[in-house]
Amino acid sequence: MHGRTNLTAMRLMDACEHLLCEAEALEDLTARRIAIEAHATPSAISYHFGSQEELVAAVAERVYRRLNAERLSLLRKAADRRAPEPPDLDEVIAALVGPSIRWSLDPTSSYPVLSHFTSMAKTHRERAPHYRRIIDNVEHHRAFVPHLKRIAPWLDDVDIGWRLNCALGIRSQVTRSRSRTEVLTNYSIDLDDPDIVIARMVEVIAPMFRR
Amino acid sequence: MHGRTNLTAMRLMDACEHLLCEAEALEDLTARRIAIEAHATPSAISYHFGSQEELVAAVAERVYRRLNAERLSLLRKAADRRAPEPPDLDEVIAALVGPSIRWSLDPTSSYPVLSHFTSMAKTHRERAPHYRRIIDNVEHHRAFVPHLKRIAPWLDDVDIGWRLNCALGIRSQVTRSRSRTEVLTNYSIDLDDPDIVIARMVEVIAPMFRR
DNA sequence: AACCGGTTTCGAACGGCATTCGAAATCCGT
DNA sequence: ACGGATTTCGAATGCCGTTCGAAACCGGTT
Repeated sequence: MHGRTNLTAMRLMDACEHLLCEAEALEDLTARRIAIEAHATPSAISYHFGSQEELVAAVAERVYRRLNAERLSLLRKAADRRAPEPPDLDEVIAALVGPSIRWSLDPTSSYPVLSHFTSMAKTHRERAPHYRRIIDNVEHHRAFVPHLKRIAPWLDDVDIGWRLNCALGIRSQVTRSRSRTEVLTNYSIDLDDPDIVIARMVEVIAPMFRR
Repeated sequence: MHGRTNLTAMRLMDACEHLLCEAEALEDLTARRIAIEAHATPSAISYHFGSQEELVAAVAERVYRRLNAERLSLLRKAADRRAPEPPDLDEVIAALVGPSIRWSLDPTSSYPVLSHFTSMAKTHRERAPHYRRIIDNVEHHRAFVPHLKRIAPWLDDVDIGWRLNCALGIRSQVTRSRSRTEVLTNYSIDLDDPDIVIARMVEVIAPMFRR
């Protein structure tokens, strides 16, 4: 009962993910549309997930897992390349922000799910625990701390965490407030080229970790 | 007809602003609740503003004007203090991010209006022009460019604009993703003290503008 | 005072939404 | 082939924002 390993539960998640990617606005996502695309009825959503919110949360968690895996894989690669020396700072920063940048520019990726999800968390009751649990999950970011500490040993854990958080803020601004970024930079940066964007981000984040 | 200088139109805006501040989630804001608080009926919203969206946009614009005025006043003060020398970098950064930080920590301020508004812009049709117009209005940020250019003359306009944008991203992260910030910094920074937070932000933003 | 066109307010609709719930249908171990 | 548990369905519920025609209100003119 209420299992999400069920076949139609899977189809509902896939349909929800697909609709979240296509939809330019969140109001385009309705229980009826999800149900139709999954060849089911709206009540199936309530039955398998409890509510539409929780279905979206389940989908977002799945996408987050994929993104985080990519991040951690890049971090490991950066660490291995220089071991036993500390990894290259630019490479670590690129591992942190690169996957998000690349996903946000790749029209076939599921990045819209994540941006829609975070704004959805503010639309609905914040007391809903399943939302905060996913958003506040920063364990994968914690993995960056020891490596950055080896690069900048004069910073303590709080300093590192603070700078990590700031780097994430910069990334969010670029991926989520694209038009603002365009205007402020006079449309002179090719924001469609992930490599250029990542290089620009390294340019401002790296100094935070230097003396 | 359809005037927003009307008395009940004013009361609707005040009620909407108040509800947006009290509401912990956006779904708590309904046309009927706004109407009741303003001693009017839901149809009055459509009549005076066209739709609930546009009412919220009008309220957000009003609040933005107040915040921007405070920012620009601080910038002018920083410039005047050192004139004709270039202003102090730390002071300029504090003028940029300080008002947002202080508002977000002041329970009597209308800051929630702004954070709710930006996530609302993503919930509704992005093609709605009155939303983008407000969010993408970065003229007041442009005022910072010439001052920062005097401080860091080796950076061109694009570099300055990019760094400005990054600074805004850091500010958003701190004001809007508080719980993430708390966890990443091990709860070791007093995020309720605006002076401490602003100093921490200056600490990471200032190096972007140094050689 | 009575009138009147323009402006504002109101209340009863309308369609759409997520969700609930009891009944039907399906599945699977016996 | 049966029977209990699981899953699907469809009608009903209560909210939502918005629309619309009628009522109320207003200030200036007879």
